[in-house]
Amino acid sequence: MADVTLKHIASSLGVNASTVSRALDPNKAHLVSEETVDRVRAAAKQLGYRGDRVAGALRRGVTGTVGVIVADLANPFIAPVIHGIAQSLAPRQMLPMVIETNDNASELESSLDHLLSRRVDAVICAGARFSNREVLEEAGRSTPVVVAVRGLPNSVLPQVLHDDRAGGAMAARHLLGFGHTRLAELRGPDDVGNFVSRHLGFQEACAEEALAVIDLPEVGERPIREAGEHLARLLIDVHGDAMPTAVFAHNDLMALGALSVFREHGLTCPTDFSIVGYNDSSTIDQVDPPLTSVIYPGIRVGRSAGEVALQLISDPTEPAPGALFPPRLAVRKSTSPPRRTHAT
Amino acid sequence: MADVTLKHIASSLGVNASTVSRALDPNKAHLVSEETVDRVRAAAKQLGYRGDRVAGALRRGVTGTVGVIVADLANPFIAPVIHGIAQSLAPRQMLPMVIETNDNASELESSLDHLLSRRVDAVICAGARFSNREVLEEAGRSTPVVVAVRGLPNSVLPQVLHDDRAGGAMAARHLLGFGHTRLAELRGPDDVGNFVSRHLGFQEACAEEALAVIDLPEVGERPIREAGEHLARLLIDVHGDAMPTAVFAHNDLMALGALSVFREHGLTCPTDFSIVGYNDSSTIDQVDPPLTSVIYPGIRVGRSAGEVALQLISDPTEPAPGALFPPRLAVRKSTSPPRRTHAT
DNA sequence: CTGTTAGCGCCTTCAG
DNA sequence: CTGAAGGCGCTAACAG
Repeated sequence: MADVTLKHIASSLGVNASTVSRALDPNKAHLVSEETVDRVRAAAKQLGYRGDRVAGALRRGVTGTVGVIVADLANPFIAPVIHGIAQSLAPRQMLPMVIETNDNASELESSLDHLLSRRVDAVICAGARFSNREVLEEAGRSTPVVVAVRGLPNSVLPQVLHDDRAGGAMAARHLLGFGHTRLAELRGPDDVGNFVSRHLGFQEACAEEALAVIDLPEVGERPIREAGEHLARLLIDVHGDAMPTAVFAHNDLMALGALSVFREHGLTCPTDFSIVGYNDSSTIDQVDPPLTSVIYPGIRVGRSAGEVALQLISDPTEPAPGALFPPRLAVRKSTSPPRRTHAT
Repeated sequence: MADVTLKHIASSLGVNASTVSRALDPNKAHLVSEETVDRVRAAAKQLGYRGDRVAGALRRGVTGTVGVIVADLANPFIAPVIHGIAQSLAPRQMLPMVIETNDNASELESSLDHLLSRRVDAVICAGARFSNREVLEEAGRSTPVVVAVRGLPNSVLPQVLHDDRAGGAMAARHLLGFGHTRLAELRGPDDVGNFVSRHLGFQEACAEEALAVIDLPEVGERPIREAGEHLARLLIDVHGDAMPTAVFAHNDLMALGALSVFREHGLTCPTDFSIVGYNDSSTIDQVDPPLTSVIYPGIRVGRSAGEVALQLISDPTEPAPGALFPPRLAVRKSTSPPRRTHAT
């Protein structure tokens, strides 16, 4: 029954397909006599008519879809963002088309291409690495493109971000406020905007106190738990003799990885070390110990990105606003003052 | 530049659009002289041609999309399922179109309608309630429909599920094995397949030991943390004088909610009570105490659902197989033998 | 091997 | 208020 067309309704009623089309479109129904509208609606219902959005899209040139590029759907942090995007599109009967890049910079280009060949009305890229900037900007010349979540410095594209730099600084000040003087970072990839910003913010805040941050020779390739474990081991190997008392992990997954490695090595949190995570993931308040974490407002970022996309669609000439959401800190048990190093 | 069409290439080369179409389709390129193929490809590349999948979809009658209905994108448990679906579709250049129902039975119908009007090649419903059965089966008569995650008893539709009944039984036997005799359930909605099955499995396993499960007069309206809190309070109010020593929460979110309420009331886990969750969510192994949980293989369920959909698309007449994934139990610290009730 | 023709289903002129 | 005609971009069938 999915193949009932306007023509079928039209011929069943002895009118023209155009009339049916108008009668069924709320914005055009006023052009048709009330009586006809009623007859058409009745027939449509009775025949089980269901408009063909594909045909409509071809004719009108808009598909009612927004492409969404994400690094990795399995990372729980991205779900609220997609949720927010979907929420902002739903009232317009629009749908996100989500595609993953496996956090692989080169896959992004083909994903983008795929979305554009499906004629999405706009693209929201929530999984950019720095090297993707030009490809995205190129696409932006013909289709609205919004950069979200992972920022692209110096890009002309509108960006909807969380203020990761302020977040990094906030983490640092929280730890400094406890009196920590030996701090370290477990960094995410250095070609991804939010991790670079978190790093910058953290370094700056420490520099203000004239404190040098303990340097690790590596960053996490991908911001996942294994990277946290790896970097934690590295920290122990390289600085085991003079471990930091405070650690800023660039996200909660990495923090959890580090936590378990430190624990294996007999270190207790927060007695031996404090740790701050990022994202305030859903159950992170109930881990042991409850993790202090910078709150990432994923839903709001998603919703805002969707709104910017909609605005860009309705008026591509007007420069889009962009948005920057401030961080907040959820303070929990994983951070405390450093244990006093007893002078003999 | 997104508006380069086959015609443009054709006229720039002095050939017919059909020739260009054939040359660019890997399955048809052999019908065209190698030389022409090369010229066409070169021109396509140079002009920045990008095929229009919307037009192609209209012409061919297939869109290369699979509609996916979920209850709630914000529930972290669903992300792996979508990930799995996307994975299975990717090699075919197909994309999932995900739509949320807000776990609202009546919204499902309009979501389904929306997807069908976009002419998805198949629908995977991962968010069904029992009352949606007929609507889905009706849709299944004209479009392939796969029921996933949340089963529909007695439905003719192919179903890709996890064996929740065995999972419920497994939770029960684990607790019974420790010698618990006062067991209770914190149930999810009673019109959602997996919760009903978990309930049945749990009850059956207890009945085998001739043990009655403590009854709560309510189930969770939605399977979220707040429901766990609510039911835990109810348990305390109604059975506070003789609390169960073992609790089976129908998912991890509810378990965490219950855990915090019990804790507020001075009860310690696992000393005062054991608790089992469901899904083995991503950070649940690091909460306090690490939660014993039935493992839900979301990615595999998603991947399998995608594969069944693909098979149904390629041959709608052949009855589709369906799948049932067995549960496993992740045993952690939240379960232990009951504290000996000292006889005076 | 290539061109011609004819739509897929819809919506938007342009005429009445 | 309604009808007729044309075409969005592509591809399949049919000729040559």
